[in-house]
Amino acid sequence: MTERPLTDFEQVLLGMLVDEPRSGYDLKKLFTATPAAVYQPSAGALYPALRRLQRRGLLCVEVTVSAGRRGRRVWHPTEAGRAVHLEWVRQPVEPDAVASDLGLHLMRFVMMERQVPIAEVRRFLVGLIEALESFVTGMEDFAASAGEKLPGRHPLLALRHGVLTHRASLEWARSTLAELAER
Amino acid sequence: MTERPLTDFEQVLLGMLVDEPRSGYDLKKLFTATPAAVYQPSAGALYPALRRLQRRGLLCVEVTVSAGRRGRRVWHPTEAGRAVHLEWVRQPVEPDAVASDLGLHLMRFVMMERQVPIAEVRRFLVGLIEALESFVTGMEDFAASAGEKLPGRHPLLALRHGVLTHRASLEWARSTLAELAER
DNA sequence: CCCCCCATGTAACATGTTACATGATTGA
DNA sequence: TCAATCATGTAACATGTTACATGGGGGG
Repeated sequence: MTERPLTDFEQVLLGMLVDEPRSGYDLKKLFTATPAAVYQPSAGALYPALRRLQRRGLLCVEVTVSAGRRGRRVWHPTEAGRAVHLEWVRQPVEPDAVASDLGLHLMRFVMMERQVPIAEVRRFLVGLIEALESFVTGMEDFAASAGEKLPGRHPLLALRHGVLTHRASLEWARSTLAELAER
Repeated sequence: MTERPLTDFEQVLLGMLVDEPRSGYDLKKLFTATPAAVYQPSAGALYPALRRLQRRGLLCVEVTVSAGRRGRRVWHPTEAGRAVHLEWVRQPVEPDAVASDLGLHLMRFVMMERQVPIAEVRRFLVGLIEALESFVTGMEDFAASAGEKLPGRHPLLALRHGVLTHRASLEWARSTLAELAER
């Protein structure tokens, strides 16, 4: 049984700790504070995940005992942890899974800023643009061909929603690439 | 221990069967065939979920034994199943969870077409519009106030992505409401 | 002959959710 | 004194994933 790959959640946690060492409680607050906080990990998900990362040798703990207070456990990435995180951040965009991975890609984009050279960020955006283009044209083709055969009008309207939002993502990626190229 | 509410997945399955009775295999293919098929349920998720719905009295099976073939099990909704589904479809939009529930809302919108009068569909869209408006302005306020204090430029750029895509959802909801009002 | 499609399902395993538990400090 | 916040964690339970099992029929 070879080591299974890290969960998305584990990768995100690891990334947040590479960015800056924090306690479990800090991480929880960060999730809460983030606008559009789509995911709110429970204690029962967070603490075990940190232990798993520790068992793999990707994190280590610094126990801070300050006066009276219950000890804070501040988690730091190890060298191996940094390496695993860097590899994750650098993964190319999988065209077939762009739609479901969009949220993750955005997180990776944020974490890239400090981890990889700007030329590679641009390459990432190019990959994202290409993937979104083919996804969107695929949806439009489907709408054009199968659209009329769908029962009722709502299915086609819902499809339109997908096209519009992914077009918006695409426009974002294009303008972001332009902005990053300008400097 | 009172009956726990149905999972989103269970609700979607139930809805697909209210729309039309199908076998587990049919359901699986439907998920695969749908463009933007973000979710691909495994057999290990699908078949047990159908059994759970059966145990609750929301589904019943029709065993079709056609020549030679392995018997198909076609699932039908019961009266209770239809009622539970209708209640789900009719639920108002929860403004605080509008971002994470968007996909579900779209599914509900599609299923509404045959289940509820058009006046109620319009009310649903109005609720969705209001929720998205406040969500988007909330994000914009956050970007305006906290935006400058964020470390680096990528976090603000990512925030912009959220604003753009949710604005696109909002525009979709508005134009869809207009289209439904025109008749 | 082999492989893929139809069509169902189970078993092992990991994970997430909810709810609870602990215990100190700060503010009303 | 009561409640909330800090800060960690566990236990029961349900669910999902992966991989495997079964077995007939049709096409290359």
